[in-house]
Amino acid sequence: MFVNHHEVLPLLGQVANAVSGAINRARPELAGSDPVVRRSEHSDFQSNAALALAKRAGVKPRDLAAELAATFDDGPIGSVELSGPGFLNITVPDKAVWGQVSARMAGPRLGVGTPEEGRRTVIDYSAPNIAKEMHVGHLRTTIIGDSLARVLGFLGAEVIRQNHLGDWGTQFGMLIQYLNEHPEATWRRDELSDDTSAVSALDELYKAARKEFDADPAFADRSRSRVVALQSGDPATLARWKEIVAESEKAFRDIYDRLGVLLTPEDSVGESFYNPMLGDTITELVNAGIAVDSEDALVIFSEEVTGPDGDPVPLMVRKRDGGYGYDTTDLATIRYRIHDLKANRLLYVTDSRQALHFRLIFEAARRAGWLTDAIDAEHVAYGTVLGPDGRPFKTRAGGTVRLMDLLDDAVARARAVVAEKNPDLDPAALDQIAEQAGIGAVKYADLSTSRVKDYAFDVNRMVSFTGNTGVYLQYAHTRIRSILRKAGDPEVTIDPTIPLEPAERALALELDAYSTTLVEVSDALEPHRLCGYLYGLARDFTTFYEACHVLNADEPIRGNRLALCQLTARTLKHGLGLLGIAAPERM
RNA sequence: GCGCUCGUAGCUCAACGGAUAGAGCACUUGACUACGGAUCAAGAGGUUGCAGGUUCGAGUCCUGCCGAGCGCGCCA
Repeated sequence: MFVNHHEVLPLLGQVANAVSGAINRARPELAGSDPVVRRSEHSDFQSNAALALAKRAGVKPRDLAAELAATFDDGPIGSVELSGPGFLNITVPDKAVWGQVSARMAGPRLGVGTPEEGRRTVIDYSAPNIAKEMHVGHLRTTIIGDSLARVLGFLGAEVIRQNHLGDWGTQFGMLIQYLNEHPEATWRRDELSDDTSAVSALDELYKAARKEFDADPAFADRSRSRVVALQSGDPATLARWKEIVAESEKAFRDIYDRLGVLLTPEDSVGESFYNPMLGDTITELVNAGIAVDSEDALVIFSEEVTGPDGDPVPLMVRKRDGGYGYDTTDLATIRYRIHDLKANRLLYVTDSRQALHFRLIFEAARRAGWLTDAIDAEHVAYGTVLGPDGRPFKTRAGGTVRLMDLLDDAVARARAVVAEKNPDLDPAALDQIAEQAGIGAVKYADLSTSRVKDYAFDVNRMVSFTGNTGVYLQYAHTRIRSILRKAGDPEVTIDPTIPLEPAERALALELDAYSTTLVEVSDALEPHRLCGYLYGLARDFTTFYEACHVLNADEPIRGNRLALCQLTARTLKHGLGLLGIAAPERM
């Protein structure tokens, strides 16, 4: 049954309830079966329930369909037609369609409810490394994770964002030692020019340190001692490390601000945060007999997965040298998120190559009794960003693509495209729009393909005004806004007695499906479904726009059409917002 | 060796197990003095990698092949 948490129940849900009611009355023994209601090309909706249930009912599908059709009570259903082997083609009355439109217009939430209410969801995403430049590899996790945080949050989930910074490790010993020995090095943001970031400077210094480490055994020794000092909490070393973390976070924030993601400093919970918990975590795993000694290290052997030699694949809980790696941290992390954060859903938005790692972590957490059936843990995996050659995206020189450079490039292309389209824009407005369009283009391109697949980064296609692009949707929004402005942005009221033109009906039904789409996104954790929906909505609007003139129409038709314009504009803007993309008034 | 993911129009991508597999780009032919040319209408383009199976029904689920990418102890 479609009950629950919908502020405005979509027609699809109302029809589903009606079909369920018919099933209950006609065949009580089949009560509770899926009514199998879908949008349809042949009518407003179709139910395939008769096909699915005929065998259990012991009758021919067509006969069962006829039986159901005769059993509908008064509801949202206007007419029912039997078609093909047993499809029910269901049409809803115009009045009901208008009713949905005005109900959705009435509230700020577009009639979308909060089905995720009561669910506490931890989303782990972005996770750049301290003292390292953010690069193309951080693009997808940051964008996808942020969109999911927005969608789930809007649907009522209590979202806890976790930016699992790479802020710990032996490399910091080397870097700190080098900085101590080279006080003349500039790397703090205040000391740098605007086009250089702290992480960029630190990245260079780290390379220099690495070089010295390899060349000078004395420096290597001092670096190792510095690691020990850091890990044992030596105040001066710790202070320097904290400074590096803080400066790096400034650089990350510059990127986050530009990308328009929700992450804040409070969301930063890096690897170092779990250091004090590693001991207890390990003790618990050892006492439970899950973590065992192997070749002087402490490991957890998988009971499900084997490696190249046919032996079980291990998680490395404690290295032979007594150190801890990311396996240990991730075990402490999942334990913390379950026990302390009390999450009932855990999402890890990382590269699909880490699939095995998370499988092992989840398995271990289950064996340890932390991860129960009441908790949903999911690796939200995504594919690689490819260059034009079909290989992982690199600079022409073969280096890593800095995220800032990639964004600069996209904004520059967007600026050219927008300037050509609208030469009258003043420079300040052009700057702002180019930024919104360029960033939006990158984000939309990333979000609009199914996330498990690799995709090719093609700036020219991203910033195109045609096709399934962010720019197209932003433009669609501005065009509708233009109509509404011209009408004086009136308060509109709908006259539900006016019959719907086919293009109006198609548009209105699509608008009504917004909440259904969002629920799909939150279930499948696939933002590209929202992209596909918005694109379809924009196309439905185009068809409507061609077929039904708005401003020249007579009242009350004009008012009804303005209402469709208004709800379309709001839905587009809202949907883009959930993708983290701006919807400017003009372009 | 084992495992995971992917394979759909020339290209980039869609399609909760549902009717004739859809869009965009590119291509062909037409149309338009309206709300910002966001063009619009028609056409062409497919054995959904191959072969079996489950099902009333399979691009979708299962099995086996083929091809591509990735992963499998002390890096995250």
